[in-house]
Amino acid sequence: MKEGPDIAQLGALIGDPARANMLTALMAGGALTASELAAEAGVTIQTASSHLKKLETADLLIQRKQGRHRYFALADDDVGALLETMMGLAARRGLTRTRTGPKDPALRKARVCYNHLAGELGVRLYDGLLASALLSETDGEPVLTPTGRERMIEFGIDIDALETQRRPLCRSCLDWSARRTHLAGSLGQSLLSRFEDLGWARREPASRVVHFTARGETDLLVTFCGQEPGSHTGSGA
Amino acid sequence: MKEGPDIAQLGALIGDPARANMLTALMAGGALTASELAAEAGVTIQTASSHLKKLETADLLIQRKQGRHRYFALADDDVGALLETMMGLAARRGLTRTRTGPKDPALRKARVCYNHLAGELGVRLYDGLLASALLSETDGEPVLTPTGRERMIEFGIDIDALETQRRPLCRSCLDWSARRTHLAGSLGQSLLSRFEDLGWARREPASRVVHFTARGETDLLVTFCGQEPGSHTGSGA
DNA sequence: TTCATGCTTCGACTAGCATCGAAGCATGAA
DNA sequence: TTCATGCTTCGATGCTAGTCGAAGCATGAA
Repeated sequence: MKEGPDIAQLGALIGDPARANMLTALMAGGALTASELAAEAGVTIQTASSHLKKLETADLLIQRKQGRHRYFALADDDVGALLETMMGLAARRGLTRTRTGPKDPALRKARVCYNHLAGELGVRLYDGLLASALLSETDGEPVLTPTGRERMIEFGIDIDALETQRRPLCRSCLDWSARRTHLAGSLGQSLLSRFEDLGWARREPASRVVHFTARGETDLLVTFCGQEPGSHTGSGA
Repeated sequence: MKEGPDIAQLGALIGDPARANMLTALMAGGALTASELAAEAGVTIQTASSHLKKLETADLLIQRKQGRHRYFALADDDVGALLETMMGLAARRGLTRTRTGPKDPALRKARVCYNHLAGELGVRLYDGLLASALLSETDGEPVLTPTGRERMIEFGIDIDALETQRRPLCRSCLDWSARRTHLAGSLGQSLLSRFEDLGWARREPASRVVHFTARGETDLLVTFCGQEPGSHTGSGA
């Protein structure tokens, strides 16, 4: 017997690691280009194109052409709901043993997601902002608190300028680890730029890796995550 | 990148046609043996054993040993819920094009499911019993009506004896087509036996095919499905 | 036009996995 | 014990599908 009932097709579509990575990357709700999804999935752009075609044919994704980019997004909430159901069930079982995300340690530590900081440091930053009440979550969406607003301005972020944009200031973005979030939105983007301007971090060309200097990492943790200065990195702040 | 997030494993498990067939067969809620599941999936028993091991390792199925049989069932309601979600989504998309179930026409027409009649004739019988109000559905479970009870006794079924058993008299069983049901339970079993005793049908050895004679098929449809005698089969009843 | 970018299509390669035959193991019956 | 049944494990085969290189196509910029 070769052909099976419809759930087999659906399962097979989600069952490929590359496609599953793309789908989880899109669970944040935003639309991503084919290139970005390829990077998220860790495959070349040709391979990604093939996968995206299949997902679109099955009506799991929709495509929106914009200039020379093609943005992909989940077709509707049903797809997102199914993915959440599957993630919940998989998490409740022992199925979380295989390492998720990039195998490259540098990629796991800090990388660019779209235009903002992701990876372990991205998650720690987000958690730190929450813990120090610079950010609060209402209805699962991150909101900058008045204190947070002041601190961001002190840090050199032009919040007023960002708020005039149509883009949301804060947005949460589901990380590779798939159960942790990091900060996206225009604030997320500006923070990463600011880290680079301050010399804390440097983006590796033609890659998604973000290299933090030892000093930069310490400063980041001290500034936003309430860590005491003079920790293991040695070069005290 | 070879390993993906957990939903990929889950999807891949459900994504194989043989495994998907087994899971849908178990959605009726009952427990089936490895051999029965192999027949449902249309694979040999060795292949089925391999699949069952994987499903059990992933905690999608549980195994209960009983004598020299091993009964398999869905691990819990979460698994069933996920399968239903997937079936719903798959049905809403165009994903229902591939033929479900056995490719063998004889198997599609009439076969043994566990111990009762399945296939097209099984579904027609169930629909006919409902249409002639011999059976009614309350909360999705079939119940024999008083009229139905009389007719079954007339037909030669010892309803009183069946009712003393612990087994339920009527149960619905999800068919291959996965969106139609047929009659299981002790009544379903007794009806199949009675069909054989009357010479209407004959079970093919070492197979799940049930051969109905032309006369037997007509009699079945006339008796329970309200069909007029003297239809296309020629040998009028 | 010419060039650059973003994506798709084609073709070939390869890895993984489903599949089944044969043998092995366990349970129950005689 | 011996035999039969139900299922698992091992080994080998074959096929599907994911993958990437290279070329083709479309859009936008200069």
